[in-house]
Amino acid sequence: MGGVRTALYNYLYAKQNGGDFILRIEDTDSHRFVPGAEQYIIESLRWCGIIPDEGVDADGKVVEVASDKHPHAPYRQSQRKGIYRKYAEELVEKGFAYYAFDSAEALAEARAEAESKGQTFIYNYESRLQLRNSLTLPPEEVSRLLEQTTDWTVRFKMPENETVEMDDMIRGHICVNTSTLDDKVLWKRADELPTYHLANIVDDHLMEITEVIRGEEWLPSLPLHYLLYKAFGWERPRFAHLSLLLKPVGNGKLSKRDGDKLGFPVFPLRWVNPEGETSRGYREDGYFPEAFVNMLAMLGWNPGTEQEIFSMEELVKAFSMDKVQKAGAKFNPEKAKWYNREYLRMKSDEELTDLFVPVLEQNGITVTGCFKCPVSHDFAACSVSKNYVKSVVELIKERATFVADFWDIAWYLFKAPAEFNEKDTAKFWKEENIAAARKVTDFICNFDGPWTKDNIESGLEEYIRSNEWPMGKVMNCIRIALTGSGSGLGIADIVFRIGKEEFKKRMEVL
RNA sequence: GGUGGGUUCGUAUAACGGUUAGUACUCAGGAUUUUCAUUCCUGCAAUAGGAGUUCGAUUCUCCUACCCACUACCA
Repeated sequence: MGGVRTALYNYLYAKQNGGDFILRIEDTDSHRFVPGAEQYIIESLRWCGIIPDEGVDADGKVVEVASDKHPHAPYRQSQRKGIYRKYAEELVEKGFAYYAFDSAEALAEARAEAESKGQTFIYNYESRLQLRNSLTLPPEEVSRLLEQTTDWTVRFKMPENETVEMDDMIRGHICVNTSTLDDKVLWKRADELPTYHLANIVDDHLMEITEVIRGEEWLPSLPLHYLLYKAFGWERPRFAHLSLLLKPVGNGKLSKRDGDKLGFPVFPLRWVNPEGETSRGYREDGYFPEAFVNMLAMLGWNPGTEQEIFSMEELVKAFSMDKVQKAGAKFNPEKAKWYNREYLRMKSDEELTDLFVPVLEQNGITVTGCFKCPVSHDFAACSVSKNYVKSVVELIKERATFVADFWDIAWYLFKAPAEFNEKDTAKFWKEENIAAARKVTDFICNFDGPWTKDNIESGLEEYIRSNEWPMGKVMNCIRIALTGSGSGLGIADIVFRIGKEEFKKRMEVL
């Protein structure tokens, strides 16, 4: 969710300013490769309607949606492997970086030692002169190690006691003293891959990125990125650091576990990790992508007006970086549902009908015909016409949050109840009510006016009142016979749809 | 521990330094209804604490508290 929101804000900003939204895959950590993850990201963005102008397609090809060309390909950093080394070396030559030969074990040891003394080991201006690197080793030793060993790295030489003045589009002016920062690894000889910091700066420069909108977790490395742009002598993009999405209860950022625990998805699409663990997705839970995107947009941003429902086009127009909230936003699953309800109501009955048909079929109901065919049903054969489904959808769409709710709300408009709620029958199936209900059955079966819901409703009411029967009790007595339960849709709505014959049949239980 | 960021009803948020601090979700109550739901109405509920600047501070400054992130040859 957090990743989608970040992508969304990038997309909105780019589109609003006539820019291109570029999808670059930052896969420089060979140890953390997750099969399927890249494709998952692309599919998720596509489902949300966040379509890159340039980037990697699901099958690994370059996408050319809006751009005629793809001047920045390839878009996967693992495929750009060859280009980073010379930039790392350029920094060494200019004196902004150096070669470090410390083994992972030696560094781990140094860390453990510092920790045992209650301190923190930090590779910086103080410690670097006690470590094995091109600043401390004789030049011939350095060239020998460079050629004959493969576990060295290039580290940035973080200056001592300098103030880096930075600007963030959301947070304004920020300054940091470089003495508190460390000598970050920029490039690793072992796999000949850069780390995030180098790859990001080099690629953003090469790809002509003008705005970097990313998560707050990157704010602490912003000074390093500023310094890198300066070292290369490149114009830097503008930066915006988005606050994190927080879990609904308690403190801390939203994590996969929260969704499992509290019963809502944290992934846009269902995700099955390589260990076979499944995380539910908004798509599979029945959310509309427009609702999901709208909800996400409003988490940490507001339009400055009271409008809450926005299409993607409206978001592109209304979005503005200075309305983005600085503080982290706690995610509220209830509001997500509210958004889906709103979008469900905005959908046409035809569209909802088409979405409902598969659900009906899963429940053993056959749907026949088209929207031009007449309304019909054959309950014995578990078959109904499409327009019958539509008339049900019209009736119940206001009561549902998801299309899947339709079945729970109105299943008895497709088949007769097989069980009757015990509590409700005990309460309403009393002799006097049943006697009245039987009379009502006769009344309906002999009903000869035009068969409309309104006629049935008023006829029914008039008939019951004129006999001075208790309206609620008689109605519920009938409702249980029709639906199996004492609560649900209006009797006239049900009777109108299922028809005289089915009505009579269901009333036989009384 | 260090560095950086943050703090308005339970949640998301609004408020040129001047408002009875608004709205939405949730929740509670009521109206409508043949039940349930919908709809409508009403209500509950907040400027973290303390100094300072100012005629006046949610808004500006400082301190404290709390929360978050970072502190990897991860992104």
